[in-house]
Amino acid sequence: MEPVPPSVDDEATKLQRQFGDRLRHFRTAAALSQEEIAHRAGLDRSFVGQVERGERNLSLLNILKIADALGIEAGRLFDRDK
Amino acid sequence: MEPVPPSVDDEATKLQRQFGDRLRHFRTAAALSQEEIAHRAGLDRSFVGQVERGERNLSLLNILKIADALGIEAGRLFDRDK
DNA sequence: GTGTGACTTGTAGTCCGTA
DNA sequence: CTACGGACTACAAGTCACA
Repeated sequence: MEPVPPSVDDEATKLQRQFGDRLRHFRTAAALSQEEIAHRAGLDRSFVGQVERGERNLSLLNILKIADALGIEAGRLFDRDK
Repeated sequence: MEPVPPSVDDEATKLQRQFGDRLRHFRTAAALSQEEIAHRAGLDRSFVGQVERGERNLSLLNILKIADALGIEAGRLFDRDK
């Protein structure tokens, strides 16, 4: 039987989820709420939540804002091992 | 005289330019053309050029595609020291 | 404090051309 | 090969109400 190849769309959301997972990892490690991060980054609370859940393909500038809010290097949000 | 505070927009494009500079650094180091990167990443040739020049606020998925095309970890595009 | 869906507006990203 | 522009379409940004 053919193992169904994952669609590009699934691949895309998978990558977004990976990013969201790392964000959540660093946020909870810093003991901060989504609201707090959103406020520090100047973003909407629900937007941050959506990013964490991998529902958003956010842009470079917002990645940098969020990294700032977390107090970490942006590159760390791309580390394979948290 | 008031030293004119840099507008948020200038700050934004400054960050985009930093990213573009790193992209160009890695691309030339790999001896690849913008066209080649664009092709590998499945993006438009002119779009890659615009990103390198800091004219575009590209999204997470395209950052990952470009890092892939360069054969590097996405996080390296955020390193302070190239 | 978070998840979710829906919605409008701005811009990301494409495609075509010129130099 | 790269910069730059115009015109377009797809989709991210940003916000909200409600669970």
